[in-house]
Amino acid sequence: MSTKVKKRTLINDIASHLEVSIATVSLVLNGKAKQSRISDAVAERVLKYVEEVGYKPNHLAKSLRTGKTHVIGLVVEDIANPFFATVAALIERQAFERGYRIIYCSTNNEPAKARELIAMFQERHVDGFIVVPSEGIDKEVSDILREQTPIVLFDRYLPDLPTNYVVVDGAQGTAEATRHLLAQGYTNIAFITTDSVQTQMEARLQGYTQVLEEQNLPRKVQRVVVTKDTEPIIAGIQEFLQANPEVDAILFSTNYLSIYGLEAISRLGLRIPDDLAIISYDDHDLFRLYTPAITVIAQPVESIAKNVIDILLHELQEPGDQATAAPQSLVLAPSLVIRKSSLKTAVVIPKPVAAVGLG
Amino acid sequence: MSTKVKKRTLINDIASHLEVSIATVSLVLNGKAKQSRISDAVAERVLKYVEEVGYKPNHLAKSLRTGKTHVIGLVVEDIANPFFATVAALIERQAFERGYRIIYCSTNNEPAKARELIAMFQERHVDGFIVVPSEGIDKEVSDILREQTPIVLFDRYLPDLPTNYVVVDGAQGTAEATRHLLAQGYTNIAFITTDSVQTQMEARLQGYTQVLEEQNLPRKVQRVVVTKDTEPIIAGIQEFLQANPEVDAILFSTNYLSIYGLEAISRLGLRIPDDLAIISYDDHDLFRLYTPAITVIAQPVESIAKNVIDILLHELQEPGDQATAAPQSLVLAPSLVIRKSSLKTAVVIPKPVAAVGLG
DNA sequence: TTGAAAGCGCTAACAT
DNA sequence: ATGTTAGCGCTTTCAA
Repeated sequence: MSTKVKKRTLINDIASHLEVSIATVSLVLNGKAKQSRISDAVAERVLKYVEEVGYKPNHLAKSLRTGKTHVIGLVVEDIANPFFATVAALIERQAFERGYRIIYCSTNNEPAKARELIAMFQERHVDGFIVVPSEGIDKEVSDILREQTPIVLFDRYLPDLPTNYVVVDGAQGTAEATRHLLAQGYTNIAFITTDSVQTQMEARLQGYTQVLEEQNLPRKVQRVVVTKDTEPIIAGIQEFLQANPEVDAILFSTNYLSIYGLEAISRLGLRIPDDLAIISYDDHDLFRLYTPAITVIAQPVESIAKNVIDILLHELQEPGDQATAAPQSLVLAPSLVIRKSSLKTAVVIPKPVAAVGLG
Repeated sequence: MSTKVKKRTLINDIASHLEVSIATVSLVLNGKAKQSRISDAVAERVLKYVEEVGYKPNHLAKSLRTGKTHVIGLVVEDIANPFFATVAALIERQAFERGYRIIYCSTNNEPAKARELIAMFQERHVDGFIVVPSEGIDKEVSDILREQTPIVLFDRYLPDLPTNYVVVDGAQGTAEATRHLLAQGYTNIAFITTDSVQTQMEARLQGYTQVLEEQNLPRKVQRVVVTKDTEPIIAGIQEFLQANPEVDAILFSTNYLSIYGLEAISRLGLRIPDDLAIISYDDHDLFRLYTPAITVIAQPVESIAKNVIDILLHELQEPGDQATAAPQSLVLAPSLVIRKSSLKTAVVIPKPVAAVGLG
């Protein structure tokens, strides 16, 4: 009666067509032919026929049986943020090559969302986690740890939990940026950051603070409350600038704050770097192309991705008990990419030969 | 001997603790208590205990049994492209609210990658597909259609296949942009596009061509080969500009081309809009914040996302045979957001009161 | 009203 | 060397 359209081939079909048992087929397909001493002839016949009919095992059944899904859950703060998008893409590619799939989701730094996503990933039985932890999810992470599911954090870590993590030395980055500004002759350097007190933000703040303390120079830290509505953020930065006219340079602690900052600066009609020098944490298309181009503290995205996935896959493939092994923690170095927004004397770049006369 | 740490609660545990059958528990949990005439008292006891122990059914087992995963596969061109990232995020949110999860992947417009991803999603038994089709995947899409798995395309469609799709009227967008440039007094308008001949690109080209034809004005279309290496793209645009000094305005067919274009223009030291007016397809942080701000043809991202997910969920929940129903196709209107990059006479925007004297 | 039991498609221990 | 079979955890029909 019903018009059955799908008729996937099953392992059963293969076995009966070939007149062997399904165990033989399964063994061959899982590369265990040799160790089960299945004859090469049979193995080859199986492989050939499987290829011929395009048989694909049902992953659901396989996973249900083995308890392994070969899926990794990736929880980032915001996949639309180019930093996270880049790292995610790199991680995905490497995982794919090694037979793992990634499913990713953004928390928007909301602990509730983060908890929900972790729960969802657990329900989906991911084999491992890669997490950019938002505040207040210590409990969920420690649950994962207790269940001995492999996990690697990146960008920041949870100081109270013995997890693997890969982070960047934010303090070193901001310290270097601050020294660069001082060397350029800026003396009133402000630091604009978020209201987060997570490790990566505190480190970035600390690098700035320490250098200025050493020089006995004034610090000026502005913490901006990050809301969904961007207008108050921009307005807040504008107000800060107006209230502190002596400030001659600003270090932004993260890429999106810099973007809001550029908007605020543009609205106030201030010129970069003449009125105000700018350095941002994180690189971005916008910063490269902005006029003037923005100096940034760039994070080593390839290295972050590579190390994260290496650590995770190692645990995934390691039969040993993870709980007993010491967690791995890695601190990578950022690099300062100097562009025009932080140079006191504008550098004159020679025009290309024969500038075209358009218009 | 072994230290078993995980001990998930199973439906069995619930049933035996409550001294009811597992069928009863299952029925209650799936909201079929009423229709199976299970007593309210029992139903309530089940729900209460389930809540208490935090029982979560094993999705793998459930899916294996029901054949439904409640997962939708989303295949986009490039998740790092703000246009796709935004639409994906909106789709994800709406799907989530309705009990579906999204797994997404980027094809980078490589047919092989697209095929691989579709295969992977099929292996994972997604309930439905949302796809931004790259060229050459007609076969895969028609396979999906034949298996009667619901699918919705967006951004572009495959003219030969009767699928649901949601696209934007690119021709209308570029026509309006072209007219705007003409109204501003630009007469030598070039169109820079990719080497793609897919529907969305051809439509954008056509809007431009038609308006200029009507006015008997010269067309100048430059097709840029998009490669992974960005340098040749930028250089190509530079060469085009140098070879065509009479061009006084450019329409870019997509956001990333505009970004390369801005780089080329900046290298040549040309001024926008005095030497060259610029309009981009797609909005972007960069375009809003660039000096001067870039006029864009903006796509209605919210509407795209909403319609895509509505059509898909409708099919997912509709018991009827999809193959017989006519596919839905939707063409939405873009909007021209006029900024300074396309205005012949620079508009003077009054500075905010009391511009601060910094530095 | 509720319970027993038959699978969903696969793997792997145990037979042969 | 290969076949038999007992589950993985759940849903759902059918019987009681």
